[in-house]
Amino acid sequence: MATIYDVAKAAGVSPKTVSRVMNGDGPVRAATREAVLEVINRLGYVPSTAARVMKSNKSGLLGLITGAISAPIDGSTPTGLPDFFIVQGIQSVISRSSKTLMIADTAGDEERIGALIRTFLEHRVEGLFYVADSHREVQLSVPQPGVETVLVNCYDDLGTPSVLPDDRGGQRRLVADLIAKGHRRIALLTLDPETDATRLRFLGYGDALSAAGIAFDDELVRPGELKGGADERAVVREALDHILALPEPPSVICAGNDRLAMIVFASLRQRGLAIPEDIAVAGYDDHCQIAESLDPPLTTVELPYHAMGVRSAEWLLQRVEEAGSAPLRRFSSSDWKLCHTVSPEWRWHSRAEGFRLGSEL
Amino acid sequence: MATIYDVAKAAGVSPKTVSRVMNGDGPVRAATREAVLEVINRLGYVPSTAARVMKSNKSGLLGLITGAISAPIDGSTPTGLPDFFIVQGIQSVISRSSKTLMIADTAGDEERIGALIRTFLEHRVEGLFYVADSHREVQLSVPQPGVETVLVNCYDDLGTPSVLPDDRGGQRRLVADLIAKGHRRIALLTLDPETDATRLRFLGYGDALSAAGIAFDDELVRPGELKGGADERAVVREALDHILALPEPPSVICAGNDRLAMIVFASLRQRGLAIPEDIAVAGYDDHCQIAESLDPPLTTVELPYHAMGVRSAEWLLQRVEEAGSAPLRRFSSSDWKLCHTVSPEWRWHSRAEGFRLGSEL
DNA sequence: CGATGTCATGACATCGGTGTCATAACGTGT
DNA sequence: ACACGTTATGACACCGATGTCATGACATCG
Repeated sequence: MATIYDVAKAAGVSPKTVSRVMNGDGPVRAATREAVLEVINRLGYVPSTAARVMKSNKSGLLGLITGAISAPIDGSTPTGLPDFFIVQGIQSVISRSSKTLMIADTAGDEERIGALIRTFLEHRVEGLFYVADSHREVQLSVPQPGVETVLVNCYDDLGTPSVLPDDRGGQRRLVADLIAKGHRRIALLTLDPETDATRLRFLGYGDALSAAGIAFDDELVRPGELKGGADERAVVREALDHILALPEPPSVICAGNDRLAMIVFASLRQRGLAIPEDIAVAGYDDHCQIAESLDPPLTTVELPYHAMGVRSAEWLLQRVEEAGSAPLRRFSSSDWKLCHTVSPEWRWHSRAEGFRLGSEL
Repeated sequence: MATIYDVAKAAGVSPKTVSRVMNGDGPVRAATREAVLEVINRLGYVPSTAARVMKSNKSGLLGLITGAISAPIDGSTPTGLPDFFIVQGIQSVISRSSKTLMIADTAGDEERIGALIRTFLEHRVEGLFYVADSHREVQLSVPQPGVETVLVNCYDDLGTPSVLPDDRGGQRRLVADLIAKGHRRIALLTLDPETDATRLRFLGYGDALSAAGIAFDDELVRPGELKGGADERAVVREALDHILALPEPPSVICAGNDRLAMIVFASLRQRGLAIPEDIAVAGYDDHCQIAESLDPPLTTVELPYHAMGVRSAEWLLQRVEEAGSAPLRRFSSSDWKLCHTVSPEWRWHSRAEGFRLGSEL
């Protein structure tokens, strides 16, 4: 591949002049410029990032670590699209900037993260995203100052900047809405008990109940998913067995997420129950494909994953640029709360053939 | 960030010795090695790829261009998961190799491809994947020798190596199977008439009919998708209106893909038709989420997208390594047929509750 | 006309590793 | 004691681009 020296020699000028033509720095006579450009085109010269990085010590790279690329998209695993939507949001912002995004996938193996970070450091990335598949605490070993980092959909105990969804608020608003529609007995099928998403959604559920003066009944709260990855359909079936056998059964079931809601749909129908006439179902997360293809369409909460990605990317870009211009100015985590919480948005699937909001609940 | 010189000075050795410790080249006394390693850990030294690339002229990078990351996953667009599965396949192979995969997304804008290739060249990628969202011809401007390229799910007229799915064979086998099950009037809803996928699947449909001695009836073949991106539901409705009003209506409808099949399901049900009792439906492509969540589960053809990704990656890796060892040996496209065709696999959704193959057709 | 300023260009050093070659230290056989 | 092989290490150049400084050619002004 042609170098700047090849171009210089062929054009009969010095390498520095070629550099000036490429970058538009110093003054170059029009005739010289054209001659150089002609040679550049003829030789197909493309400057080497490596050499540029060595001189400037700025790589123009941002690293992103995720499991979203390798994760099955088909809903066959507990984790789903959230991280993917986040990656899309990040991607959309970065692609409009002058930086290049390097995506590294863990391929489902968290052990790999160390090696990926190492590779990124070798490439001298200026910033780093870590996107988790579910809202939870993580422990990342990024002892490298000089690499701005943002945790997305997760956080650590070191005060690393992070962007989180408002799981609690979303569940609260969903349940409050159900209450407003007249429901009093509201069941909750929870997700993996280890994750914060589960804990926060449970709290939001409680918030809405107590705000409406409805007594909390722990018989109505059952796990819809166990951490071992046990057969979900069986777990859901068991939970429904319990809930439906209660002396005062619920009028609506809140599933921990849309995938769970889909299983609930199937399981209820198998029992001969009509949805929403006999019992209503609500979801969480916007797995659009699920929510739209179910019949009736599912009421769900759309967590703003794409927006979280966008916000993380804008934030990181800003910090990388600041770091570039004022290299020594650093924020300690006590300077300000280095955490954005992004509020959920409602998504009412009230599309098609006059389907009316509330008619399914 | 610490450099090899910092380490050398702190350890009281020459940079070259540090290099030897890092790479295990020449002999180093055990005591010296340990002293150097201690300093490396203490300073958090990470070698710079940029410097290494400059010296060796090998970046260890492979570039991948796709629209799969930015494309909506939710089935709201004509293109779907094929490219995503391919990317996963490629990713899985590369992550086990010593190369680093850089993924660049077109963000839906084909114009961007030139710029992305340019960026890759600046990074001196050793190989390049281009993954298309549907089987079709493309026109890529990669006039750079020295960068091994593989087109996946597409091809060009320059003989660039490419990996393609056997769309025709898949449709032929699907239709042959329907015939074996007793169907004689088989309708086909085609995709965007511009793509090769559509043309090849149509040919496969014809292959199966003529092999069984069934006369082709063009009344049974209708577009289920128009290239303008018109409202699909309306297009499908119109096609069904036509097909169902025929004097001799079909006993089964082959939808161009699973998404279309989903719309067909909804549209047939709206007409009060029972599936599969009144009329059967088959899909194409394995959008697992759709195929599994439909009731009854959909019979469909799984194109081997993941396998195509795997094969492309292994192929490219091999060629990159060959190019490295024997830099001047090059194949011209006439040397051998630089095209792999990967055959489809059947995927019968016969899971759960004793659903039996064929019972829905 | 000479001093000064601007424009156009080149020489050279530098960034951080590593390949090549030189060299020093040490042991071994005769 | 000397030639010789092996081991351990360093000096130095180089990869490709660019920042710094120098220089030569002109134009402008007093």
